[in-house]
Amino acid sequence: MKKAQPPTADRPLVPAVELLACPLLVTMGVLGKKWTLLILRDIALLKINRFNQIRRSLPGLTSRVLVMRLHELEACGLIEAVVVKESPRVVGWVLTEKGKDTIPILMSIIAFGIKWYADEIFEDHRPRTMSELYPGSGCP
Amino acid sequence: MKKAQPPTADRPLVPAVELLACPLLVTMGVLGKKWTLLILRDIALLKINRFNQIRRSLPGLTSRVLVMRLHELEACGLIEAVVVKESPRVVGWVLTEKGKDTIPILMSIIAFGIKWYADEIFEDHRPRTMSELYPGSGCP
DNA sequence: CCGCATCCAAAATGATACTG
DNA sequence: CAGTATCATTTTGGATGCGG
Repeated sequence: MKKAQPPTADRPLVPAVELLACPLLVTMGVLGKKWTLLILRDIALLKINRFNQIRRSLPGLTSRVLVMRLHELEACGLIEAVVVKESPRVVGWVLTEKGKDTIPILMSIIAFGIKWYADEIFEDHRPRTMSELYPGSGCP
Repeated sequence: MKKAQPPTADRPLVPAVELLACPLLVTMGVLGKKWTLLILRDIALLKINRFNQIRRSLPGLTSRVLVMRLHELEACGLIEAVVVKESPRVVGWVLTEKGKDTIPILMSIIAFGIKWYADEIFEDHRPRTMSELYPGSGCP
């Protein structure tokens, strides 16, 4: 019987099932482009879901790239457009079920950031944990 | 007294402490470039830690970009070079403590991939959970 | 104002060859 | 084996404009 391995042991993490492709490689093909995860942050966590609101929330992101990313995310089934008003057309972007499953990814990145980049993030420069930063939000 | 919010409620996730910068934005500045997370996958999970091994494991990644990424990761304190042999110089790349803290990020991305891209990843096209794929590895 | 297209410049990445 | 050097290609940034 095999012993369980601690995650950082000095040997590779071997899957129990053969992989045709690397899950990380495949997923990064979808989420790995510049701005993608930050746009998802807006929609998923900040509830900023309109075109120009997203653009304003992310200095440096241009209309051109934002249109591309939104349509890529839509094509991948992570977000969908909800028509708020016709003529002039105004749409709000919301997460699909698949899109909601990216939230743990966003959270794990935030958890890393507040631990290691506290200096840039918090006025008191003190690292924090997710449950400190978001108490009562269901974090572990 | 405030009620705890489910993570996907229709309102923004508000931090308990004011943020000078967005943790996601800051972290993506380090991890957000093309190939970075895949290189970390090699070092952190597959224990592929030598220059040409990494390059061979990631078709499309060139020497040029790999050198840049390794030195960026080193400069950010995520990895460090262990000299295996001098002249010709051979180094192995290993995670620092900070680098080890990116493993949950890698894992959350893998978890997303094996759920939503099972078609490309598994021969039987069946989505899986982390504990199915890596039983006895300490996954929830 | 809103979502988005167009044009051009700049930056990032890819291909190939080469070096100690 | 671990990188450099050079050049081609792709991706992104910045400005502007346009129909609704």
